[in-house]
Amino acid sequence: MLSKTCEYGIRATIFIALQSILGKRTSLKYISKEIDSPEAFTAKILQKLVKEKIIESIKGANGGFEISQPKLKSTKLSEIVYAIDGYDIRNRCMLGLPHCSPDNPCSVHNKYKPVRDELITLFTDTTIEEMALGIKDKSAILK
Amino acid sequence: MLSKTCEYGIRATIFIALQSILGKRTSLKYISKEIDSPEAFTAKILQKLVKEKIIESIKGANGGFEISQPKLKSTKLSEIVYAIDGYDIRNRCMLGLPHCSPDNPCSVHNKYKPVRDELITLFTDTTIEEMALGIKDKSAILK
DNA sequence: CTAAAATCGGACAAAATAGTCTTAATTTTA
DNA sequence: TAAAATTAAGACTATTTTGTCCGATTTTAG
Repeated sequence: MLSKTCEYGIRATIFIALQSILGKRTSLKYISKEIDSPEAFTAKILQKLVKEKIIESIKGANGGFEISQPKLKSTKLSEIVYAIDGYDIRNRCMLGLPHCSPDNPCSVHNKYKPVRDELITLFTDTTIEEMALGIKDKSAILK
Repeated sequence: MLSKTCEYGIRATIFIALQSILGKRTSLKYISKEIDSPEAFTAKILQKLVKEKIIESIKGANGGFEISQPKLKSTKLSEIVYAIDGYDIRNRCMLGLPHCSPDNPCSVHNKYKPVRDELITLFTDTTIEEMALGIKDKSAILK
């Protein structure tokens, strides 16, 4: 479904969001410990999320990663997914057919499309803040 | 979502089913041409499906692959998916958390689980015959 | 000013997935 | 019975994904 890169990216973003809600800036080392991900690999993913302006980085001692309050509320899960895994998931055929579409459906298109659409709705409806608050109030886990 | 191996496997099975409905046995060469897949790789996948008793193979000249009439109706898409990609998809967490469950949910579990359950229902409800008939009546494509 | 604490960027390495090739085994047909 | 047509099996290769390493850069604190 999602690449591991994307999974780590979402988990890292949720954790940075949580810390930002708590008024803290957090470091790569702490992030990868708290989301149980390889540190060097996570660094690469965070670089990408910084370039895509989903998170912010501050260099130097006392540096780290954070997310501004407005962005916590406005950024959707979909933005992380698309930034890392691309937009392909929105149209991808379950059987891998390159030209599958409503006009030219594969054998499962009509059953699969509604499920896929719900998934896209999930992505575009879910905010980073919402996911982080689940961690904050301990109703959800992150590793 | 599904591995390429699995996509090829499903497409090959649909094509073999179509030919079986038409009363024909079909060869690897023809299958891979008709579903637009690499021949040698497809051979490997078909071997697996034979071992799993989803399709039947007949060796020698005039040999090939076929599916019996009863199996066309009784075999579900889920059996192909599980044979090739395994059962993991049924419980897999969207964020890749190994212990994510209803009791221990990740930040998106409650939104994702219903979608995942629909997908599983799609798999277990869809028969091979049903998929092949879409090709037969030209309401669906296979490559 | 300098040392320490961080991120950044590019090259490299390992593992998983996708795909090929060659030879053997089996069956049909001329 | 020999040749041709076909699948089976295993070793090999290629590509993609996942992950590491190291040196450069930036910033803070002492």
